[in-house]
Amino acid sequence: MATKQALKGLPEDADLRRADSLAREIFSDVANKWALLIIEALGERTLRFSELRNEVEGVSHKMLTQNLRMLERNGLVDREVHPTVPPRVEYTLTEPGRALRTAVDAICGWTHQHLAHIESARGHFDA
Amino acid sequence: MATKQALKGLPEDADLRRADSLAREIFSDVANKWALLIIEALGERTLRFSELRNEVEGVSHKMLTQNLRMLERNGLVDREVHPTVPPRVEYTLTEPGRALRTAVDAICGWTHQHLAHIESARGHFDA
DNA sequence: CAGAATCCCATTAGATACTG
DNA sequence: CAGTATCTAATGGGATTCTG
Repeated sequence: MATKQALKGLPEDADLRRADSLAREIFSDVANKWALLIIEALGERTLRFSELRNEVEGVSHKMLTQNLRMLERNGLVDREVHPTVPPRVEYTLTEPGRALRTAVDAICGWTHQHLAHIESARGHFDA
Repeated sequence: MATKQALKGLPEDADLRRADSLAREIFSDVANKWALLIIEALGERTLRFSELRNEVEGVSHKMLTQNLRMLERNGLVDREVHPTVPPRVEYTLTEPGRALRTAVDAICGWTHQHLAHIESARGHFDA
């Protein structure tokens, strides 16, 4: 421990930087359109892959799988496979996922609240 | 008004669909990494272009300009140009911008709160 | 039905150079 | 300093095909 200090600063500094870069990585994962829309669509419900595909308008098969894998990897959604035929796979938000969802809800709410303001701002800007 | 109803449904339906697609458009604009990081960086402060570039780690000159224009267009940031030489341009969140910022803060807070959980989820998933 | 893999085109974003 | 324009490399994302 003490050996590093002279050359590289306190160990805690390194830990903080590591935590920051991790936080940033997670933020980048999560702060994208499809991920947030999927989280919003799931809400408190459990949905199958095909149901999610219907709920999240405009998402492609590929983007849905990719983002679901990423969310699963980060522990935001739980993926339950029922080994039936045909297969049935269900997705549910985990506790951290639901916690994040409240923030996403806030963004959605914000969007609808400011529709008028934004529309007029656009009109003004585009002129 | 009444003429459309038979063929296209109630006018309110059309209005609702329009509002929804607008909301979706705004959401897509805003729900991206750089836009959210810029909003978070601005916070309550007023920052110059070059200061923002330093605050938002890793953002390129181009991405910063593009996103600032987009945020300005949507009325989330105010852009003030001081016609001096060299030029000085300052960016500030508008009221709607600040409102959205609280939601972004929530996401940032969430990220840091769940660092450990996510890191372990990743470890588990990657195995 | 869920999803992995491939192909391929469109968009994105970085680097660089130029302007007021 | 702030911003635009251009070029290019990389990535994203859709369509399609194939498997359990």
